[in-house]
Amino acid sequence: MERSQIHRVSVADQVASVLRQRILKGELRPGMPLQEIPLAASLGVSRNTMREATRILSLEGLLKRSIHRGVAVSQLSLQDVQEIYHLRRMLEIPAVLAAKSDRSYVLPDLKNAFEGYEAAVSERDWVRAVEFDLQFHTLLIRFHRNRRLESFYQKLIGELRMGMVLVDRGHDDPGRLVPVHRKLYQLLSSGKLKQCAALLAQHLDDSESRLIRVMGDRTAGTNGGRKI
Amino acid sequence: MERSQIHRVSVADQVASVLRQRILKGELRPGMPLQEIPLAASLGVSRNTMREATRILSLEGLLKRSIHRGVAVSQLSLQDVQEIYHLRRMLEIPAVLAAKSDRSYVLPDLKNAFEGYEAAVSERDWVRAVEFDLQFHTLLIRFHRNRRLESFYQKLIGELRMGMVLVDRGHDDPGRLVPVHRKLYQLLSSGKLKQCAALLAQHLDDSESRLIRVMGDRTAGTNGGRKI
DNA sequence: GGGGTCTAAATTGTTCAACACTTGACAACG
DNA sequence: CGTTGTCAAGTGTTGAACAATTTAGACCCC
Repeated sequence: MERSQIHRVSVADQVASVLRQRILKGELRPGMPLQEIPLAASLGVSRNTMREATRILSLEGLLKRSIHRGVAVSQLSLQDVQEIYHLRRMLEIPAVLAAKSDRSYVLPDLKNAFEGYEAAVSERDWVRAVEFDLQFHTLLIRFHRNRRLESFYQKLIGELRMGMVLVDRGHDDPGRLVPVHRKLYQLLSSGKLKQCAALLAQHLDDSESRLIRVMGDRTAGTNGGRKI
Repeated sequence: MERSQIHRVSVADQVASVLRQRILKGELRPGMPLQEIPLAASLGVSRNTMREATRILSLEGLLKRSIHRGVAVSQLSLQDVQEIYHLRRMLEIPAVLAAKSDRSYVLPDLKNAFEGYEAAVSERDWVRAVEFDLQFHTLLIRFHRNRRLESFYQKLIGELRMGMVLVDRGHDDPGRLVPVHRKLYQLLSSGKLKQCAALLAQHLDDSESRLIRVMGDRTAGTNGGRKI
């Protein structure tokens, strides 16, 4: 982790990164309200800087801003999840099918992602497992060779991850999904794109219905504060 | 233009809107640097509020932020244009093909868009023509019935529009494209989706190559200030 | 007791003034 | 002619203040 360009980031961006991590790791739960003054103080920055940071995250969809009521961690509705999975299908499957040439560029990263996933699962580290899971899918998008699409997809995945961290503990065993990523990788690297796309479609369907099922179970009751 | 909810918008958002309009209308040209203090003063807001506004626009891609060097209106490169058109094809064509049912919801708006376009063209009002042109295509995306996709697309179109406004005056006659939108509408409303998609694909190719050609002509020379 | 209005505290929205830090340009210097 | 030092201009960040709004509770009436 060499910081090639020293400190070339504004404090506001750094604060946004810290909060982003906390949200995606589940430390800050969906629905939880964030108060400017204590939060800014706890990170040792001014209120204005904190406002810039929350501005960034609200435009990313991770925080929700209500005027004069403050910001709160966003909460995915069922409709949101369906919307996001609709997009995932729309974007990931053509990505795989577009992986005709020069796969070599992405394949090593993919291999690394699903291996990391399997390792995390075997250690029961669900947060890290979700991280690698979604990283695998994000890498698939890279086949489109389109930076704007990548960053959009990353934003989507961020929103989804927020909803997934709540799911991870208990309930369901993400481990049973282990072989899928490996299989996808094998099909991809051997050029069986059609089969890979089909398996991916099924995998996404599974993933969506699993998430929706778990979300349905815990309707309310876990919102960490007043509603916003 | 009734303001249904009175003033329920933060000043920073309003400032962002004003600047967005100015950029999309071409008043603020790509490459032009924006200085916080004079700009904030000219709009009668504080520097911090202006900073929040520029934060918003830079995350939308309309402004580019370089640390300690200020913000400038973004400048589309050839690669950017290709990237955006790649996405347009990827998103608009499936949108048309997905328009099997309940088209009635979008059709009136589409009609309105291409009629407005034709009217603007006949009045030689190119800015407004570009506006209606892109609105037509944005409406197509609505067939996907996906809010996130719509907002992403709108962002893309915003970037493109910035590059297009420079093109509008002189050079080429956008008027010759008039019948295309009408034709697309007719094919769509009569359910000939395949034909519509084919025409759309061709239309996008035309549009892209036309934009790229014009951009190639005016390489540099028109950047409104120092490079950033 | 239930329901409505009013007051006051808390929190956000916005402004202002100051200072630290970086950049870019210019001049002095070798 | 290139290097280095200096300096003004502009951004990044802070802290304190005030305005605007929401929220909760006190109060009152029926």
